[in-house]
Amino acid sequence: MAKELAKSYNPKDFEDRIYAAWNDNGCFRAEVDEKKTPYTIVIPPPNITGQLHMGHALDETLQDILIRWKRMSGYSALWLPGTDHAAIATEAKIVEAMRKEGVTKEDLGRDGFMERAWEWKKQYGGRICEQLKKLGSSCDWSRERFTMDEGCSKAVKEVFVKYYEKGLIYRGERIINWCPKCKTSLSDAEVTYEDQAGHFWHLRYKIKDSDGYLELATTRPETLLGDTAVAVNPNDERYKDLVGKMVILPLVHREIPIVADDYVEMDFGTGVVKITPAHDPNDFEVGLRHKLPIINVMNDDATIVEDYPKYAGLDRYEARKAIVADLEAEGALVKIEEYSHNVGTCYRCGTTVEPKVSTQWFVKMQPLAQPAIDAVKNGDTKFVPERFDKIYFHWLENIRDWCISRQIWWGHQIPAFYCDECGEMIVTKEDGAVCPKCGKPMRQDPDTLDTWFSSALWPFSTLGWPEKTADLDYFYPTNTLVTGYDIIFFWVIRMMFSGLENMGKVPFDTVLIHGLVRDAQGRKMSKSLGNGIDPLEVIDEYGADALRFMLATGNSPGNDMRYIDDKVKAARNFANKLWNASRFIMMNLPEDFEFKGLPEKLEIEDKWLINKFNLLAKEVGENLDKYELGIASQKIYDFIWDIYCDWYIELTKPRIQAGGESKASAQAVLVWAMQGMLKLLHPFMPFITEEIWQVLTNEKSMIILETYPTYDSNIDYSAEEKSFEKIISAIKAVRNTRTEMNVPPSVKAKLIIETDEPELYTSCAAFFEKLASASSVEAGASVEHENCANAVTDSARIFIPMDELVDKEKEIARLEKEKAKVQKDLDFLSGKLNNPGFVAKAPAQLIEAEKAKLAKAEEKMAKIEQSIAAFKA
RNA sequence: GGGGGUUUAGCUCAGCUGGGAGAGCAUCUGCCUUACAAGCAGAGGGUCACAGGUUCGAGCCCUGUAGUCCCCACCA
Repeated sequence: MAKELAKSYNPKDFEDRIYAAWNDNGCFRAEVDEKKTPYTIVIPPPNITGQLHMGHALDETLQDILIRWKRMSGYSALWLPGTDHAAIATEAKIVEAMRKEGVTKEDLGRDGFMERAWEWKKQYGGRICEQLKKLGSSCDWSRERFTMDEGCSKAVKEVFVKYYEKGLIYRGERIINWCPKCKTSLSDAEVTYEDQAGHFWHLRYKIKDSDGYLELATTRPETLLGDTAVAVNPNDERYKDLVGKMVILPLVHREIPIVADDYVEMDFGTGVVKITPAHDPNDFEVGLRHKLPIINVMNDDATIVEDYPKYAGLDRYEARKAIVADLEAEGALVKIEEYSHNVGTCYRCGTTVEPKVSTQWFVKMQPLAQPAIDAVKNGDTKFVPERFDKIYFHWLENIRDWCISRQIWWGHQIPAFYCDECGEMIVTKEDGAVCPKCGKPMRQDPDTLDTWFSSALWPFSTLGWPEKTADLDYFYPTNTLVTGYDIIFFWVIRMMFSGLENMGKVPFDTVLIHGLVRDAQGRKMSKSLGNGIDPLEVIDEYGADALRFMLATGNSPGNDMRYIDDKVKAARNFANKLWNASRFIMMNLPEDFEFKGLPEKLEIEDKWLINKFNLLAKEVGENLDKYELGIASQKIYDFIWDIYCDWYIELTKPRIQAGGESKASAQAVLVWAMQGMLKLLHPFMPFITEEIWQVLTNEKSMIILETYPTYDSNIDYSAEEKSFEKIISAIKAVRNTRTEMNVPPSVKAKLIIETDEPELYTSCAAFFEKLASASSVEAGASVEHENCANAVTDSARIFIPMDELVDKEKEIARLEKEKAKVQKDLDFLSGKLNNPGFVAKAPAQLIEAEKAKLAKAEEKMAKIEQSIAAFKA
């Protein structure tokens, strides 16, 4: 029993059913198939915060469009699926789950915890996969991998050990960014700087063995406890004699040296800087150069250490207040200025980071960065749009070593082992290492790896690396990475150098960068503002197709876009239009209709449509090749709505009413074009196109498995297309004239057409009757016309007998207006063609086109003048 | 302090390697024409931020200016 299309478009009625059908029939499967070209997209599903947001929806939509298009074009197309890449975000969920179950990390122990956490993670990951399915994601979920799974853990260890053995990973004491709330180190990329209002405290330190003071300014007076020097510029005449002397640190009354260092800028502040190597990255560097001691004054939670009993346990900001008060009491505070400065904050929790000296693991970036730079310079990998390569180069050229150890307890544990007996340290892939020196069991480093360390391996770890798998061989290097510009540093760059280092090849050839989805006011969608829009709610209201179409249309790569409800509504209306057009062609089809290709005998309007469709397929293919998804979708939209619905369907109505052979051929062309349009549109609007396809083809096939239309060089009806355009402009001209005369469509009128091609016009009489309210059509090389309104095109004068409705003066005025317009054209075109520079230098093709335009304008002008003269006579 | 984006119709934005400015929404007019009022047919509306330059020709390329947004950067 064949299905029928519901009377009204309601995506909820079929989206779930269709998704299930695709899934059950294995339509998403990508296999190693030597007969096909692989096409691989790298983009993991979003993190596991449990909530799909608009940014994910955009990622997913663009990538799914590409996948579906390639798959329909005969590629073996794979989306590397999986879940992870934001372990930290997961952490919150895990903590929540632990609380619910009343377990603590200590109850479970690390291993037990990891096992449990993994379960939770899969659970939350699974939830987001369900959400993605609502969007029509054609991911082969059966291949889904978690970066925490065995295979990926193996890859992580493999890489870590390899890097360590090559000297690319080292462990050392450095100053790193520390989040006192997350209690973990952060990489440079994880720190966001923001301008904060603060103060500038001017302090004076007494110079030893002198009555003098040295005045300096600081934004962080509490770090004074850890000062181990005061620095001035070596060229600063004011302080030249003081270098080498000592000053007395207020409050703690420690003697610290005055050192000279280029880092200090003479004209900023007083030209004197207090040096706190333990709590400022620059001061740390200065400290290294001058071999200054490092005095840590803060605990992991940014409270003051016990060494300073008066402030011990106070939070850094509390301590600041207390210390400022004490400085004032001691007379060391000179003045306080308002000051706004850049403060580093944790990109996850927003807490101000605290620079901290500690032992961490680092990846040496210099040797890894160069091949990654070269790969983009060579064009092995290219950014779309291109401008993002500048950002990429800049980052890589100024890269610093990557701090990869994290003190959170969730993630891949660092495969380094310590012997508590003899102090030996080894790095190994094996679990449960035994000390090679003293044979005692070793303790694994409790730190975990930066989540981006494992994510960086995604393009090959998900394909089975380090094993030599058929998948890896076939699908790597992958083709396209789709992602937002906000994670170029986090992820793209790290995949690049990791791929080059471990696989010897770039991980992907193209990086398609998109912008952010902002709210209607152009603000970033964020939880704190509460302006986020839930894609699932949008899908619920308008359907997944509408959301996808909106996300793909009307925005260009790399640029931000706004989420505007009206835009989704417009996309939904488009879907509705397509739905109704399908209903129209199907309601007229005979029960036993079977599409057997285009009919032998084609009418001129059929050829017009077929030619236009052929060109559309060509252009869409070209646009998709260039990742111009928005332009491609716009062209399909225009064709379906304007060409197919507003013109072609209307043109077929007389034939359908007439019945017989003409009806049958019209229906065949209608179905042919509809099938083509559905296929072209399918990547953008997968659900509705599949639903209509199923009904149209009596469920004989699935559109997802059809072949994407391309340009057919055997079709060339450009002559017929051109001819028929004349009819269209004539219809438009008549409509225009009638509207200007306020003639309602119900009032029919005869059309008398003066033209060189009377047969063309008379053969199209039915169209004038249907679309231009004509009662009858008469055409000839010269015709009788009395009391007629005039409609003029470049190939015809059309007279509409209106008797008393025709006002001679008004007709003349209207024609004069038209004449002025054409005159402008004539001036422009002849001006151009009379310009010797243009004729000499412009391409011949263009000159011919301009000449043709001029000829048409001249034709039209002559006809208008004739009409005006007739009225004036 | 560097770098980049952006500035086009009332609003939100397209505009492919330079060849007479486009869409959606909004506005105005007329239509329930048997697929669709989530629609149909018409209409109005733009010195393409500003100033120079290159070119036969510039929204598009070059230089500068201004507004706006973002990224990067160790000025205490």
